[in-house]
Amino acid sequence: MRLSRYFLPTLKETPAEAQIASHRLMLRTGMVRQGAAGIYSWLPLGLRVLKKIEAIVREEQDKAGAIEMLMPTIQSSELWEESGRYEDYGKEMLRIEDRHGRHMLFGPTNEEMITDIFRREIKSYKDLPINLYHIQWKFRDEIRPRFGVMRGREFLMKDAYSFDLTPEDGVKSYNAMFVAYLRTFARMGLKAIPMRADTGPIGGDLSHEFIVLADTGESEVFFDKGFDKFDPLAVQPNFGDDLQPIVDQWTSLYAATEEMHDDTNCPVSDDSLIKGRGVEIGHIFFFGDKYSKPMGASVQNAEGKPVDVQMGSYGVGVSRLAGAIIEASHDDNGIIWPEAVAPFKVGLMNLGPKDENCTKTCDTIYEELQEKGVEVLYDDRSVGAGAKFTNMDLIGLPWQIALGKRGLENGVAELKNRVTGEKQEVAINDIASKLAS
RNA sequence: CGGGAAGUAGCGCAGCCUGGUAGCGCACUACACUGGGGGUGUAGGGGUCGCAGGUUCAAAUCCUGUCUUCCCGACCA
Repeated sequence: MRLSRYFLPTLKETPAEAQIASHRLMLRTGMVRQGAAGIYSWLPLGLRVLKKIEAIVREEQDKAGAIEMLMPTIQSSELWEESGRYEDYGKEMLRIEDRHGRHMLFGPTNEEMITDIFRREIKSYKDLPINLYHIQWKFRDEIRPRFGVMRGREFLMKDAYSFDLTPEDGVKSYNAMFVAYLRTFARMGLKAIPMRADTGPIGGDLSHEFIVLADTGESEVFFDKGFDKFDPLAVQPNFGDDLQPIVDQWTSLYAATEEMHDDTNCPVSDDSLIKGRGVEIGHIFFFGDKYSKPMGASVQNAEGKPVDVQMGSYGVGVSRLAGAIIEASHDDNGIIWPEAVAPFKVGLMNLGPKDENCTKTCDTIYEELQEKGVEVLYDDRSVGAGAKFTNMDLIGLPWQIALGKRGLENGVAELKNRVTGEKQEVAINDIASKLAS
């Protein structure tokens, strides 16, 4: 993408309403613009990141055996009256009336709808287990939206729903999501720690929140420093196997949010306890027949008897992750994107836009990178070199190529790593293939 | 919902107390210079001062109401 033809409205100054790093940087880099409190437009750069995050979530869900579908944003109130949550959900649910006076709502979650789909279509235990998910926009009319996309009212969420015949099988489905989540967040460069959680309005008795550490996190968290040694990506798990050992390993160490933590009763000694602030990026629940029973979602077992199915639900805050990743990875100059979610892998800067030779060489590098399938943002604008450097650091692409007359004379371009700040000279002819790997 | 703050050009702000020509920096447009860390100059364009009432000869400025946004708390992917 040529920057001169792109839509990337960056800001030199921080808008007054942005208080935390990720919000400031998302506005300054032109990733998002606010429409109303807690409601954002995703501009091209932000959308690219959102899609990258979404793709990783999707890949890991698919690997874990979940099946993607898509449910609507607008729902009828009928199902919610059936589950009893139409009243319970309170003002957080955005209620809408259509032209016929029918009560509709913008879905804050989809347990009711998926349960309805399930009960209509699935009648036999032979069709179990099944785990269905979608990635769809949700709306929760938060009392106080804040921190940009971290606590928006409209947000993109992946929510999966598992259905099993027995509680034991249900726990297996839960474990599969547990492991998939560990991998999902690790692939985005995040250190996420599963913590025992309150089940809140969703209900049930088995639940974990996945918390990523960030100074600006909303809640205080406490955990064993032993988590440092765990690496979710070390081994590729086989989702057909029993995953309980992996879950046991991750839940063997102490980890609690402030609501669950008790200083006087903490099993971990002070010197191995880490205190920090965290952002919740995923939450998984196993809640048995809480919805299947009132909504009549049952299958026939081998004896032909109806059995209420055992359900779990599993959420990832996709749009929130964009903010969380920035919180976890930035410096004074801007964002530092982990390569897996970077909007582009490489930023190419032409430092001599008036020089025909320099421009021609940059154009060639640009074309080579594209041919090799490397996502590149090419700053071909005729602005000063300083503006390009500063802008590129702000956007935070993992690799920067700078080529000006100076390098051109020696046949080299400068390659900078945004994470380490390390710069090296690379022969112009080699640079595209060096970045292609 | 309780407590606090703010709405003036795309962004950051001054002006308001003490009513009388709407301003500054950045951004934007044109031209020239410059070209390895948001460079320099010249000339420009852009604002019903959140909205609605009221007071007044006259309101960004005073009064009343209202909407919106942000921050702190109780709730949440």
